[in-house]
This record gives sequence, C-alpha cells and structure tokens, in this order.
Amino acid sequence: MADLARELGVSMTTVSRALSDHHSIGAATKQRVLKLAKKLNYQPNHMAAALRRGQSRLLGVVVPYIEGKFFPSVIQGIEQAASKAGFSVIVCQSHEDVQLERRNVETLLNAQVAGVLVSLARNTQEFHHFDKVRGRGIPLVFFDRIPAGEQVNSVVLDDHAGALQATSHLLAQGCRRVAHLAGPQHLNIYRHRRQGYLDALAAFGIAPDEALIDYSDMTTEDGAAAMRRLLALPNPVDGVFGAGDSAILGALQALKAQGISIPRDVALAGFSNEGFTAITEPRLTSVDQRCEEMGEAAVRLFLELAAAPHAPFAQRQVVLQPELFVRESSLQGQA
Amino acid sequence: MADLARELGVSMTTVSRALSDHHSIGAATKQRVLKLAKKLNYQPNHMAAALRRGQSRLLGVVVPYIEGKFFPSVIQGIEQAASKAGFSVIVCQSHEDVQLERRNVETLLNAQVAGVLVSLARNTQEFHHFDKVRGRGIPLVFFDRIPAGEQVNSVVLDDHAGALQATSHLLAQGCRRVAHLAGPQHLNIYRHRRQGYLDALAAFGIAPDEALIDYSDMTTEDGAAAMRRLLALPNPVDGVFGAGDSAILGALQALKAQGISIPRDVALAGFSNEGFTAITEPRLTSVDQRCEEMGEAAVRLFLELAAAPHAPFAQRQVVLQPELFVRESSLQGQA
DNA sequence: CAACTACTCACAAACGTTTGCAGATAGCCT
DNA sequence: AGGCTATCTGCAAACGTTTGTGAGTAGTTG
Repeated sequence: MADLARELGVSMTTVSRALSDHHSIGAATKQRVLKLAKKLNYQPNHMAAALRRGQSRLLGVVVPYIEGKFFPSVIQGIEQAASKAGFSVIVCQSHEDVQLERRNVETLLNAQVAGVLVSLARNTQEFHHFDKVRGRGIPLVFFDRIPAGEQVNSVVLDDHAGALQATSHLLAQGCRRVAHLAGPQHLNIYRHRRQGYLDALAAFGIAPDEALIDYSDMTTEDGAAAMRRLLALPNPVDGVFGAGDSAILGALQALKAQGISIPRDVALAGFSNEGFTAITEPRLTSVDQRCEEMGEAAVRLFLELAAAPHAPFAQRQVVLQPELFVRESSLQGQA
Repeated sequence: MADLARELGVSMTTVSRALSDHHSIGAATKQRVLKLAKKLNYQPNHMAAALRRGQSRLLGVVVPYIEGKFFPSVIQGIEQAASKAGFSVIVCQSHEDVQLERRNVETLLNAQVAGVLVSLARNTQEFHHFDKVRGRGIPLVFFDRIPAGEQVNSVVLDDHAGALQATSHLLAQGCRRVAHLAGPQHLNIYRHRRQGYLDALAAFGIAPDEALIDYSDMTTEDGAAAMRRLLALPNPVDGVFGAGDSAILGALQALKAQGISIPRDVALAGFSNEGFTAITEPRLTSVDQRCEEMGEAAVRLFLELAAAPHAPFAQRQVVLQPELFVRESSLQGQA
C-alpha cells in the first residue's frame, strides 16, 4: 500500500480510503488508485485490516458431521450466501461431542471470526461455551439443532409440520397402526417430529400407543432392530414414520428380510430426503428439509445481526417449511 | 497480554516468550505466566500474531464438492491431522468450475492461509492460478485430482492398482467380456483407472475392445445409458467395471429394469466404496479409496513443506494403496 | 468580504503480537 | 578481582491496515 501511495504522490490514508470507497475521496483519485492497484497487483492484507478493526471476514460454522446429505447441503447454502457477502467460511465438525464442540468454538474465536453458526452436537445439553461468543459481541446463530429452552437466534425447519404431513400421508393411504421411530428427545428436532406424529394421529382420531414409538439414536441398525421388535407385537403395524431416513432404511431391510411387502403390508416414510431414498427398492417417501435454504437463511440472519450494532435482546427465529416427497414406499395404490 | 504483564510485574516480552515456551525464560516465570493466563482466561489474538510473523494457522482446502462420501471423509482426515498440529481448516468448493476454483484460491490467499490443499475441478486444464501460491512461498499440495504433466507435491491413490484389482477380480470370477465405464480422460484418476482395467485384461490374455469402453461424466444417468448401450451389443457383456460408483449404480438399475440377473448374467464392480454400495440389491463390490488416510497424508506433506524453509525443487509424491471390498454384485458363487 | 458548507486529503495513533538487540544478574574460572 | 559464560528480562520497532482529527482549498451564501 505504501508503494501505491508513493507512486501516486498521495498518502496511505487516501489509498486506503479510495480502496474502501470512502465518501471523502474524489472520484478521480479513486479511479487512479484503483487502476494502479490493479496494475501493481496489490493484494490487501486482510489480517492487518482484521486486526485493526477487530473483525475478520471469516464466518465460523460448527456442525456435528458432514456426511450424508443434510449438512453438506446446508454448508453449501452457507458458502454461497457468505461468499456473496464477501465472507469466507470455516467449517468445524463436533463429531457429536460436546467436548469437541467446545474446542471448536474456541478455535473459531481465536480465528477472530465475525460470526458463528452452530448446529448442536447430540449430547450438548449445556450451553455456557457459547456465552463467550455473545460476550464478545459476535453474532451467534443456531440452525436445525438448537438449544432447548433458550432464547437464541435460530433457523429451523418446521419439523412438526413435516412429521404431521408425512404421518397424515400414511394415514390417508389407509394405514391404521402407524409406528414411529423417534430420536433422542432432548433434541428439538426429534421432539417436534414426534409431536407432529402424535398430532397427525389425533387428527385422524387414532389413540396414540407408546408401544408403537421406538426411541433410539436412529442409525440403520437401530431402525432394523426397532422394526423387528414392532413386527413381533401381537397387533401388526401397517405403517412406520421414521424421524430419520437411516432408521427407515434399517426398517426397510428388516421388513424385506422377513419377506414382508412394502408398501402393501407396511408403508414407510422417513425424514431428510437423503440421497439413498431414491435408490432403495421400493424408493422411500421422505420429508425434504430445505437444506440450502437453511444455510442461506442462517447467513442472512447473521448479516442482519452484524449490521444492527449490538442488537437488542429480541432474538430472531426463522422457520422453514418442509416438503414431503412421496415415493413408492408409501403408495398403497401400487403395492 | 498487557494485563498479564502488569499483574505479574514483568514486560510483555516476557509474557509473550513464556507463552510460546521460549528458551530464554525461566521455568518459574513460565509457570507463573501460564497460571495467570489461565486464571484471567487470556485469549491470544491470532490475527495479531499472524500479522506480525506473516503467517496464520489456517489451512486452505479446495475441493470440487462435498457431497457423497469421498471428499467429506478426506476433509475429515485433514481436519483431524490439522487440528492436531494446531491448524484450523477452511474449506472451499469449486463446484467443478475452474472459474470458481480461481476465486477460491484468491480468497484463501487473502485469508493469509499457511498452506493450500487442492483437488482439481473437472475442467481445470490450466494451472496458472496456483503460481501465486507458490510465488508467495506457501506450501501447495494436490490430492486425488492432480495437474497432468506438472511436477507437484501430491497425495494420490494408486488408482491403477485399484482398477487392476477390481477388474482382475471380475475376470477371476469367470467374466470374459468385461466392459469399462470410464470418466474424463484428462483427469489423472480416470486415466489410471482405465489403464488398470486394460492391464488386467492383458494379464488374463484378453484383447481389449474399445466398443466395451464407455466414456462419460460418470453420473448415475450416464451409467444407465451406457449399460443400455452395452446390452444392445451383439456380443453380450458379462461384467462391468465402473470408474465410479454412481455410474455403476446406474448400470445396476438399467440391468434390473431389463430383468437381467446380477451377478449371474452380469457382474459389477465400482470405485469409491460409496455409502450406498451397501444398500443396493445386490450390494456393490467397490474399491475403497482410503479417504481419511489421504487427508492425513496431505496435511503431513504440508507440514513437512512448511518445516523445510523454502524447499528444494524436488516435489514429493505420496501414493496410497486402495482396498477392494468384494460384495454380492460380483460373486459368481452365490448368483 | 466574511462566514459557511462541501469536498479533499494527510498526520499519526492505534490494533495485539513477535523479536533483535542490549542490559542486567548471577555463577564460575583463572 | 576481573573477565567470562549462562541465564534471564526489557525496550522498542516492526507487521499492514483503518480512522479520528484537523487543515487546506474552492464554491456558495448573507
């Protein structure tokens, strides 16, 4: 930058201001500076700028993991929106571990990120490690998996609506004994999906039966085990709504292993619209989560928070509407 | 840091040196500093440090995309190794677009990364955008998809060996007319896989037939189309080795659509060991790519380069050995 | 003509570290 | 005692920006 200033016979101040389009620099000067900057291939040192203003153009993201479809897609949305706003994204995985989540947050703070976007680890039940973030006045946005019982800025899917829709669909297809593969209930998403399931039953005038709800960590193996248990019940089930696609995949495999026809004997519907839902046989009905939109929304929210100088106490919430993708695993018509 | 110094009645110099374990600081002083630092919850400002020494603790990664299994797993490996060495990772996607890849590299340089790890976009055939990285003396490591005909630091899978192994396996199972679904040949990985296929044929004394090699972008749809074409040939194929799992999935679907038995009539083997290979029916034989190892190796290489002050011209190469996962899609025994 | 506005620019002090150099203390040898 | 080394510590100058303050010039107004 000093070179630029010397070459043009102006001060560094002017150069700096010209580059950042400050109002107090003449249009002519700006042009000259910009042109020379390009010519000399000037590369601004973001660190110095960040140091000076105490804020970088980095956006920190913490997710439980990046396999499957959901988180990569969300990150995709985040990156897109972020780069549009001139931010770079730095991604950390908590591997479903609070401990690591804490470390990740530290790392991000040390990297002087301008904002932090988080989707909680499965076993995070305590949220003090985020106080530091707020304490430094850094915008904090949760998405998908958000802290229970806390007022936070968040972007979530309307899990309740998705579950309601999926379950209603099964019931509309004629199912009468619909089971539910439920996830850990301390996570908002799984709690809401369960409630959606229950409310759908209620809407159809069917009494809920706790024996038909299976709680697990929702792995494929969990789903298969649950299905086997459900099949052993005296009163047969004729439909299963799973709070995750992996579990439903397990159920599918268990059913096929016993030669039970899908969807004729048992209809299936899952949640997440994972890639593999389109390659199982039959293909799986599932609730799509608007992944990219969620990422974009999270960034938008961050930008708003960053713009409002030390925002008020009011925390903002964004709720996205899911969409049910109906496939053969739940279509009674073509058993 | 000033607080620490004042509190302890020493200079900032001492504090800085104590924290970075400099040899000229007494053990007692170090202890005192460290203890107070913990007590006051001192958070070093990495930006300032980075600015001063012209180097951050950030590692930049550019990948084509982060869906599927391969890249997330590699990133996983990178993160693990990097965080062990005290580095944070910042991930960018090129979306298979040189243009974006170029921008990503710029972004990373502006973020003052300490190193750059790259897997090329599909259409990158020209590599000048990496000159800047080298120009600044920043370690540059390519992995998996590396520049053709350039001397670079790289970590790759032995794709040739993997393809050789997979094809040999098909031949050993009794296949005699084995087709190959090939990817874009300007990418090292696909070129090597094709060569491995050819060499396996040669080893079994089978003459290659260009009509049995299908070139495409390896999507599921491409694979299905290729399979349909192969089935229409006068002389039937009895095995297919695909340079990617998605394409083989397409082939699988096309075969089943025509009621052809797998592996009895046609055996299949793919590449990447994607997650879905275990849920198709029959499950798909595939070559595993040692994803995490690749990430770790890339970071190790980076660290070595960073340690060697302005390394010599010799570029280092790391080659990992793949592993064939045999599943039902290629086991003639249990047709 | 004086006073005011609008515009343009430069000085220099930050931001929070690291580090070359030099100063200080103590112990040891001759 | 003097000189040496070894060990420890502080001063102050960097690193490359941003920005508050103030000064200068021109144009406009009363």
